[in-house]
Amino acid sequence: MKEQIKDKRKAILEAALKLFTERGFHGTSTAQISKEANVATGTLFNYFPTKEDLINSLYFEVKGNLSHAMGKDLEAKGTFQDKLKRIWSNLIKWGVSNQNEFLFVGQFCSSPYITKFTREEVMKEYVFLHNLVDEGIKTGEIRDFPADLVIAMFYQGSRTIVNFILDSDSSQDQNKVLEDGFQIIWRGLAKE
Amino acid sequence: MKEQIKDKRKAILEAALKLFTERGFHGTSTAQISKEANVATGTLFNYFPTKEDLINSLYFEVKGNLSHAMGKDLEAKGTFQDKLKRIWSNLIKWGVSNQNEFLFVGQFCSSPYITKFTREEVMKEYVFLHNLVDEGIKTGEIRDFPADLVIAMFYQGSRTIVNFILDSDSSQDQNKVLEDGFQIIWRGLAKE
DNA sequence: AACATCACTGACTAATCAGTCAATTATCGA
DNA sequence: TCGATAATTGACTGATTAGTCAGTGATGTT
Repeated sequence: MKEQIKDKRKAILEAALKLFTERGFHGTSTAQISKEANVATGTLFNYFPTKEDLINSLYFEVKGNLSHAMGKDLEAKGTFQDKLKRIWSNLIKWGVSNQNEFLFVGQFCSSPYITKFTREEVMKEYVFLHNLVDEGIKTGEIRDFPADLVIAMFYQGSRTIVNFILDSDSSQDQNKVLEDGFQIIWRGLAKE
Repeated sequence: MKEQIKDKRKAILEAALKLFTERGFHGTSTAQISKEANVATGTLFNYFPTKEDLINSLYFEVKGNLSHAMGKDLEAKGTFQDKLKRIWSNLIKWGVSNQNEFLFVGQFCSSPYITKFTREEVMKEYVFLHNLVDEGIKTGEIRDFPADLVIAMFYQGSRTIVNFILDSDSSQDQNKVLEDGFQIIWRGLAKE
C-alpha cells in the first residue's frame, strides 16, 4: 500500500495542541497525547525527550507560524498606516482561523512555564512589528511613547479582538470588529 | 495560650494562590498546598470538597477583591474622563500591588477551566465599568462602538499596562506608564 | 467532671503519572 | 534476498496524584 508520509512527530504535535487547549498542560498526560496521535507512548519520547520538551517545541512551532502569518503581504509600498493595518489584520485573521494555536499561545504566555526572559526573547521575533513601530516613532507618525509600550498595546489589542470575535455569536460581523479595533488602537497611537 | 483566630480556610487559599502562580493549577498538588498552609491534607478537603472547587473558590474570591478595588473612590462628581481614569488607575494599582492575584486571574482566564459562560458571568460583575461605558456611549463622550468591545479593550488595556510594569526594570516610572496607557485608550475611545 | 460536638489529623488507597526498555517491525542499500 | 540499521511498540516501573476515613484532641455546656 502507498504509505502516507510518516510524520508521527507532526501527529504528536497536533494531538498535543488539541488536548492542551482542551485540558491544559498538566491536565493532559503523555498517554492521552500518544493515544490521540495513534502512536505508542514510547514513540512520543523518541521525538521529545520529556513532556516539557514537547510543550516548548510546540510553542516555538506555533510562534513561528504566528510571526510568519503576521508578516504576510507586507510589500514596501503603502502608507505607514496601511502597513500597520496589514499586520493588525494578519494577526487577527490568523488567530480566528487558527483558534487552537491562538489559545495555546495565550495559555502558554500566562502560565508559569514561560519566564520573563523567554517572553522577551520571543517578542524579538516580531521583527516586522518592531521595525515598523520604531520607524513610525522616528518619523513622528506615532506619538512619543516607549516603543515597547506601543508594541504591547498593539499586540495585546489584536489579541483582545480575536478573543472578542471567538466569544461572539457568529452572527456578529467579524470585519466590522476588526476595523473598530484598529480604529481604537490607531487613534490611540497616531499623532494628530 | 491565646489562640490565633482559626482561619485554616484562609491559609489554604493563600497557599494555593502562591503555589498556583508559581507552578500552575495541575502543577500544584493538594499535598503541596496543605503543606504550605501548615494543615493536614484532610483539612483541605473539609473546606473544599475537590481541588477544582478550591480553584473556583479562589477565583471568585480574587475576582471579588478586584472588582471591589476597581470601584474605589468613584464619587459622583468629576467628569466622565475623570471617572474612567479613576477606574483605570484603580485596576492598574491593584494589579501591581497584588501581583499574585493579578497573575492568577490571567492564568485562570486563559485556562480551559473557565467556560465562556463563566467569563461572561464574571464580566457582569464589573458594574462600575459597565454603567460608566454605557453612559459614555449614550452621552456621546465615547464613540459609537459596541459597549462590550469598549469594555474589553479598556480592561485588557489595563492588564497590558500591569504586565508591562511587572516586566519592566523597577527603574521605569510606573506612573508615567499608567498615564501613557490611559492616553492611548482614551484617545482611541473618546469622541474628538 | 462528664458528655457531646466537630474541626482536625495523617496514614492509607486506587488510579494515574512521566518515562524506560527489551522485543518487534519497517526500511533500504547491496 | 539478505543483513544491518532505524523506527516503533506497549508492558512495565517507581513516584505521585486526588481524595478517604477511622480516630484524636480541643472546645463549650451543664
